Amino acid sequence: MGDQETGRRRGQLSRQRVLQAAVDLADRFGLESLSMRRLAGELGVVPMALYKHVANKEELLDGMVDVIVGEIDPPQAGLPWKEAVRTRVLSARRVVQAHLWARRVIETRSVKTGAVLEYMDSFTGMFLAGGLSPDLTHHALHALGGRMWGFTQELFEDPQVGASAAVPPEAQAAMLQQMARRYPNIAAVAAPALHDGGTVVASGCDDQFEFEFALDLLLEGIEQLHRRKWSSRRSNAAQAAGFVSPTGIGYDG
Amino acid sequence: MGDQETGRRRGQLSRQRVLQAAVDLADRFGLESLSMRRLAGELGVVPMALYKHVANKEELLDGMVDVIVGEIDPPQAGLPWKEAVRTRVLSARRVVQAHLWARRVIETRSVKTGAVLEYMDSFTGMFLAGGLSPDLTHHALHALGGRMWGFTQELFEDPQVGASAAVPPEAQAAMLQQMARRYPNIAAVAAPALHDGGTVVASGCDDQFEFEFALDLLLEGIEQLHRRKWSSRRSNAAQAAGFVSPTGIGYDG
DNA sequence: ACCTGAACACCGTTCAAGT
DNA sequence: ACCTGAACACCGTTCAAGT
Repeated sequence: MGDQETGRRRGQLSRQRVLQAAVDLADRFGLESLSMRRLAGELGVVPMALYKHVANKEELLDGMVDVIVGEIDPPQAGLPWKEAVRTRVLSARRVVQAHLWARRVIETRSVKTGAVLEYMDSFTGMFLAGGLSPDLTHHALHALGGRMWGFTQELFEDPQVGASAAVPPEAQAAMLQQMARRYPNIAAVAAPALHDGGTVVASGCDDQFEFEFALDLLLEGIEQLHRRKWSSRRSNAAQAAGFVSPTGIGYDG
Repeated sequence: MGDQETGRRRGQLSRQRVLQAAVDLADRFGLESLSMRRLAGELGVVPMALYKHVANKEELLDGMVDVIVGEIDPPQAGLPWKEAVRTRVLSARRVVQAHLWARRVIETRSVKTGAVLEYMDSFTGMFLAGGLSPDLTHHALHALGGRMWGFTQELFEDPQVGASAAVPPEAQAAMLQQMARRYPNIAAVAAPALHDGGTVVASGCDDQFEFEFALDLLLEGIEQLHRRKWSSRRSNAAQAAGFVSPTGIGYDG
């Protein structure tokens, strides 16, 4: 992070130009047409020239995710948390829909780049600012994760550490501290999970619980709608009658 | 459909053997290690021998999905619809978790095979048997789709028709009728959607609406839990107190 | 030191030559 | 008619030879 955007001349290659060209290529011809060789051809350079700016194809894909994360609107200020989250999730969806390869690529990423962590930190902050507990926020993030992205798992599991085998414990601790400074909201949510039961490695997330959490939210909601004889035909009318969302879903607290 | 399982001798190749070997290979070494050439090697045959049993790699992947769909438990009789659905979704999840490549492959399938349609028909039937309207069932399927599978889209869009450009309308109608006979529950859910607004081609599904439907169910649920000061730490106690699900989620109707 | 052509070890699939 | 080796048009990446 930091050594990008060093192209001097127009026509000169830069990491930014490589990533943008890769995004354009995948947008226009599909992910299966994105090869290092073809990308080089598109940029008018020899294949090996790309390896100056990305270590390999995996890093290219990581960078492409960074590019489109930058296309998600920043949070809108002044809205209640639910509307703010709703708006932002819909913005993320717009981006994912605009790049048909995005879900597939995101799903296969293992390391989270700085740009992705920043987005997740900001997203997490919307719940905390709304007064939700770190605990509920944690589960809410997992439940909505699949909707926003395509991944269902791990908020972060020993992030950025890479091959952690040889990293001494005090260095790991320092790294965690730096993480906490840079991504305070993620840290606030992760800290309790780390304390009870979780090691740093296992990250303290219970996949099965998170899955059932989201599943039960949906099933309970569906049952509610069934009891109320909800119908999608009436949902526009419901919206006109003052409901918040166009789906006409809304329980009276 | 119908011409599988024709292997005569032990050691003879059959579609079934090819598919099972592909599943095993992907399970053991990962999806990126699954190549036609390596699969052939694993089976002790020349690469081109596989093309007698699958048209190409895409069809191989289709078949692999069929294999694991067969691993999902059948519906449990005698349960209320919500418990029945819950149990079956968790069974599907178990299968998907057991085959780490499954989500990725399912997401890239475009044609749905008979086995997948049969599963979806049976799954759909669980809601209808519970008394849910075809309309609500339709949206519920979309909302849960991502949880069960990894796809969010289209329940079915002109299924099995293939290159439909040259198919005469009366043949298409006959095909639809046969579909309805074979998959009555899907048909019951799709019929209303087809009538209002939808052509056969466009399938009458509004992606944006389905997305917002699921999103709103989750957001409303999260808000409810926030109001009640729900915590995951208390959820085991809540379960002991008689709640249905281990997550402790349950609104009092 | 930097750049890059050739080479390596792979792909999925076609096709013509063998039986 | 069936089977299959060689070939085609690709991959991502290494590496040694060039400047």
